[in-house]
Parts: sequence; C-alpha cells; structure tokens
Amino acid sequence: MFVNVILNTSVKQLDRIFTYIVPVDLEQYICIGKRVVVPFSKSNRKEFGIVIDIVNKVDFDAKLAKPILSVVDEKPYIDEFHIKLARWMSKRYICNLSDSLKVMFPPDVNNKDKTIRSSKKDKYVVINENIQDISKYLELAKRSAKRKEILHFIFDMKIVLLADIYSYFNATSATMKWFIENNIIEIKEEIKDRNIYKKYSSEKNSKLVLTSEQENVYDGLKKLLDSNKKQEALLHGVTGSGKTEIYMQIIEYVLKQNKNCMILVPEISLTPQMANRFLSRFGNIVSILHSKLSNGERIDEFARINNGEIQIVIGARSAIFAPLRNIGIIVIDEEHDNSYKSESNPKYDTIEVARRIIEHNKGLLLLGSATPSIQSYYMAKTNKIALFELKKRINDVHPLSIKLVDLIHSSYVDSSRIITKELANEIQRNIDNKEQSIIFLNKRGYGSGIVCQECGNIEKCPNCDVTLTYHHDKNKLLCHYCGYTKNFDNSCSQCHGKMLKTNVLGTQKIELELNKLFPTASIIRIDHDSVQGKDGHIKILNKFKNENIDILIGTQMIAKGHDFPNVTLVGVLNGDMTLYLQDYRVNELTYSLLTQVAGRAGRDKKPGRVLIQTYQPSNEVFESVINNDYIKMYENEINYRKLLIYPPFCDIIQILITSKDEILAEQFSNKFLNVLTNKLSVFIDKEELIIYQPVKAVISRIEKQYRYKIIIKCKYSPDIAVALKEVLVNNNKNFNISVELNATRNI
DNA sequence: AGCACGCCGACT
DNA sequence: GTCGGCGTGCTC
Repeated sequence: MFVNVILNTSVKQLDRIFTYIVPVDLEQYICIGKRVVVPFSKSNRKEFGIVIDIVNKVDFDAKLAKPILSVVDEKPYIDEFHIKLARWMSKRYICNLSDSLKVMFPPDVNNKDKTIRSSKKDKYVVINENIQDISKYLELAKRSAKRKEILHFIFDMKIVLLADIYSYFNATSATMKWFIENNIIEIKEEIKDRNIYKKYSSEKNSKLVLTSEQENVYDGLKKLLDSNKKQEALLHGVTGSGKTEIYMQIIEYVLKQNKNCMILVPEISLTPQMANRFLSRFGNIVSILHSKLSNGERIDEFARINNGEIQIVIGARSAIFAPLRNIGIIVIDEEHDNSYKSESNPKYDTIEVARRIIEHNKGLLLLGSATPSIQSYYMAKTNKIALFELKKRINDVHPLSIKLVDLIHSSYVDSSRIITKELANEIQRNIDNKEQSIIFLNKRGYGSGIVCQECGNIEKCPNCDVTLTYHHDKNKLLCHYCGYTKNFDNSCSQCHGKMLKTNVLGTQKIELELNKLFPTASIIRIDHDSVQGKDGHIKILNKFKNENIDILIGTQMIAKGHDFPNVTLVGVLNGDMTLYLQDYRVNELTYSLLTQVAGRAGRDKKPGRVLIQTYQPSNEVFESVINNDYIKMYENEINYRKLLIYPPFCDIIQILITSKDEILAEQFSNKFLNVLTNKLSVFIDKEELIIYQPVKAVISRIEKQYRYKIIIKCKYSPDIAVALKEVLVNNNKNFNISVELNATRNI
C-alpha cells in the first residue's frame, strides 16, 4: 500500500505529490484526508503531509519509496470532495496545492494542543438571564455615561470577553464591580461553549410575515430548491427590503428537506446582533465562524460541524471551506463586497468556490445585494442565473432625499474649501433639531488623480477610460492598464486652466474645520488614527450612537452595517473620489459605496437627507445614485465594458514581478513578457488573449521590492491556466512572481 | 591530505 | 526551505 501526500509547505519546488509506502501495521489507520508524518529529503527530517490518495502501485522505482512514520489523526481532517476542491483551486488560481489545502483546515492544527490550552483561560462577562429590559438599570447608572455604554453593549452581546470590555471602554475591574454588585452580570472563567456569539438570546426571534413582494421571491426560491439540481439566483433588494428575513425562511425550508445551509457575509457585517438573529431563531444548530474565534474555538466549531451537530454555518469569506456536508443552500450576502476575493494564496473568488460546492451538492447558490456586482447582474440578465428583485423598503415611511452639491459653483464656509454653505446649513439644522449627522470622507484613491478646479475635468486615458495617474518624478500622466503616457504641463487638457489639484485631505483637518464652524457641537472622528486596537471602531460607533454625539466624521469604516436611528443627515465631502481610481470598475464602486453611505441616513421614522459634494455633478453615475436607479447604472456600465472588453466580457490576469533591484525587475519583466508571449502564442494567434507591456505597479516599491506588473486580458480557460502555471514554475528562480485572477484591487 | 566555505539541486 | 554533495582554494 502506498499513499500520495502533499507536504505542509509553501515552497514552490515541493508543490508536488510525494509517494510513500505504508507499513503493514499502519495500513488500518490510513485514510484519505488524514495527516501523516514522513521522513523527507536526504536527512530524513520529519515533515507533516496530508494523504490525498491511496494507491497500490507507483510510477517510479518502488524501492525508492520511504515508509511513513506515523498517522497523526484519528479522523480525517478533510474529505475527498474538499481535496478535489483544493486541486481545482490550485489550478484555477495558480497556487500551491498545499496552500489550497491549508485554508480547508482550522488554523495551526499542528499546534493543536497548545492553542486549546491557552484559549481556556479567558474570562467572560455573562448577562444575568432574567434581564429582559435594561431601562431600570440605565436609570440606576444615570450618573455614569460609561456604565450606560457598557450596559448597552453587554445587553446586545449577552456574553462577551472581559478583556474586550476593558479595551473597548477603557474600563477597569472597579467599573465592573458595580455590574456584579447590581446583579447584572456574572464573570465566568469556564464557558462550556466557548463561542461567544452562541448564546441564549433573551428575546425569541420569531418569524415575520412576508410582504407579497417577499412572498414572491420566497416561492421562486422554493421552486429552484425543489428542482434538486444545482441552481443559482441573484436577489437584488434595496437596503431595508427584508432580504435577511427571506434568507431565514428559505433556510428553514432547506432544513425541512434535511439539508444544511451556509450563509456568508462580509466580515464587517458579522455583528453580534446579526449573529443573534440567527441563533435565537435556529438555536444550537448554528455555528458562527468569525475572525475573533481563537484557534481553540475554531477547532471546536470545526469538530461540531464535522460531527453533524451543525446544520447552519454563518461566517465570512473563509467559512466557505467549513466541512459542512449535504449543503442545500449557500447564501452570499452583499455579494458585491470586495472581501469575497482573497488577496493571499490561494487568491480565490468565494462566489466561484461556492458555485463548485453547490454543483457538487446539487443545491442553490443565492447571491444577495442592494448593489449587485456588474458581473452577477449580467449573469442574471443573460439568464445564466435566476433574478429576483425587491423594490420596496419594508417600513418605507419617507424615501431618502439625495442631492448633489456642485463643488465648482458653490460658496464655501471654510477657507480650505472643504465644506459648502449648503452642507453647513444642513448640519446646523440637524444640530438645532438634536438629530445626528455623518460626514463621510472618501479616502480611496487619494493623491493620484488630477482634478481641474475650474471645469471639473479629470485626466483620463484615451484607450482605457481609466484615470491617469500623476507621476511626480517624471511629471507625466500614466495609464496603468495599457502603459499610455503623456507629459503633464500643469494645466488642464480641456480648459487649459491652471487650478489643478491632487488634493490630500484628512479627517483631522475636517474635524478642525467643523469645530470652528460649530463650536457647540459634539464631534467624533473615526479613522485609522483615532481607532485603537483591532475592534476599536466598535467603541467609537457605540459612543456615537449611545451618547447622541452630533457629528461623526469617518471614512469607509462607517459605510455599512451599523444602524443609527437618529442619523438623518449624511454629507459626502468628496463624492467623486472613487472616480479617480485607475480601475475599470470606478462607476460600479462609486455607485455602491455612495448608495451604502446614503443608506446610513433615515433608518428610523424621521426622513433622511443625503448631500453629495462633487466636482462632476453631471457624471452619469450620480444621476443613478440620486435616483436610486441601479439598472440605469448597470446599463451604462455594461455597454461600456462590452465596447472596451472588460469583465464580464473577459477575464483579467494580473502578474506581479518583484525584485530588490530596480533595473533587474524591469529587465526581467521584459524578458518574462517574451517568455509569456511565446508560451501563450497559440491563444494570441486565435485572438483569445492579449498581453500588455510591463508597467511599474501602482505602488512601485513595497518593502524594498520594486514592483512591475503585466496584465493579460483573455477568456480564462483551463488550457491557459496550465500554460501559465508552467511558465511560472520555470521562471521563478530569481524572481518573485505572483498571479491574480480578476483581482478587485489594482496592484 | 585536510578542512572551510559556498553554491547547486534534489527532495518519493 | 533545508541539507548533503561537491568543487575550490587555502594551509599544514
């Protein structure tokens, strides 16, 4: 008996199958998916390997096969389907099989014992089970704002790490004493179930009655599930249209068919509140896989899923690899979100992986979003997948009023020309009415684009319709997609005006200006400087909500998830900022970001107003934003992509070449271009593939490594993948080359 | 001859 | 990545 194993290493040269002989006495323990210890290399040092195959003959001299030393696991860590999935990933995303396998395991399984021991010492704060309502305790705490904050937090969370309370609220054991004395909480060291989100929720989350619009969607999804074939659907539903309730009811239906369910959400939306909604409705068959789980907890959860205790898995991107079997449905919520694309090996697209899993399980893949990706909506429009739409907000008392403010023709209230008179008036109105405002600063893409302050023109590439990047060193404008360059003479190419800027604006400066303008208002700022620790933003957002702070200034961090009932005004300082990114997806990104930010206003009974300041009020994207017209945006966008051949009409492969030596990096990029061109000539001749000239990466040096990139446009196929992998393996001796398929980030 | 050093390349 | 093999060149 022989076994094919994959070694636990990321070394490219060792990314292949090694075959070992199984001693007779170990044969009974051997199983696909278990780890084994094997002697390796001339020194016979010990290495971990994963058994991916059991075979009875080898294609080399069998005398050379070494015997495995031991079998590590009692039960396989991974089933055959997931091994197949890993193989597919390493082919499609061009990475080591061991890297693909690694994401299927709980982390650090090799240090299993150590991590379990260390995770058990945490202290937990547990709320008294009898507390249904906190108003009594809020009164009791009336003199301490901190107590109130913590009270709200504990009430929402039900169970929470003591260390988290200390860090979120700068609390001490003295603060917590009050809670213990008043019988509000208990501090426990040993929690039988270590998953802090998994908790008896005080209020039962009961089923809601579906609106007729929701009912239609529900019935449609039911039909797809009843087909017992692999199915895929997109649910396009505006914010507040009740997508989550549909997810829950369709999940209930899937459970009745004795099948299991998976729900993926962006990490940032995986809040305790949202987790609680599922836990309180479905109870202990739910496993929440979130980034705060310790390794020990993660291993526990994997074990529960493996045992069949779990029927519903909720988690962020990597939860797609949870060892759940017999899957009836995978829901991917906010499917347009960038976090579904992995940026480290394996650089997978969660939706594509989910599609494979669904194919294997003959289930339903349900994509949900208020602002679907162009890719997904295109698939729906071309009938590759089913489309369901929810157009009505459930509690839609007042529609959101979204207005543009023209930054060119406005008067400003501050000397730095950041805040227009119109926006200042609205903020003042909110302060007077004791309603909250959010001021949003779009930080993405700052410092590269050139904007004309007189006519609003942005310098763009004639071939690619992406924003040109200004290169200070050469005083040139450059396109990172095709390498187009043009000299920059410090004037606008449209109106020849000289009032150009590459504005760099910070939240601190805005805070300063707002303080000057509204001296009596309370203002809080959330950005990388003001946020401390991994979850420091939770602390600030809680403070904003619970202490009724007048103004919150923030960046992308505030765009989604949180519910602030008293926010009635959202001001976007620079609505066009994402338009300057040199990325073919600028319109898509701008639309979804602004729509999300706008959605922070008017979540409760009072009507919400949104003001978007921009230099280009006539840009078509804003028209779609203010009319909440996704379809208009989609149609403009799809036509443009078809014309210029961008996804979904092609795939884009980014190849990144790095070297410590600048000249070598450039030379090698050019050499590598030739190698690529030769290797891929068949596809080039058939006009299936275009390779662009190497260009400096957007960030031309990171950690002393000079970065060059080569872009390939093609219809990606297994043949192209194989050819690419081959070139890479043969050319990675002295250079670091990495490949990313359809990246969401321009390198 | 004996050894220190550095590069090469195989790893079942 | 890691370690043994092997060539080179220096020293005794």
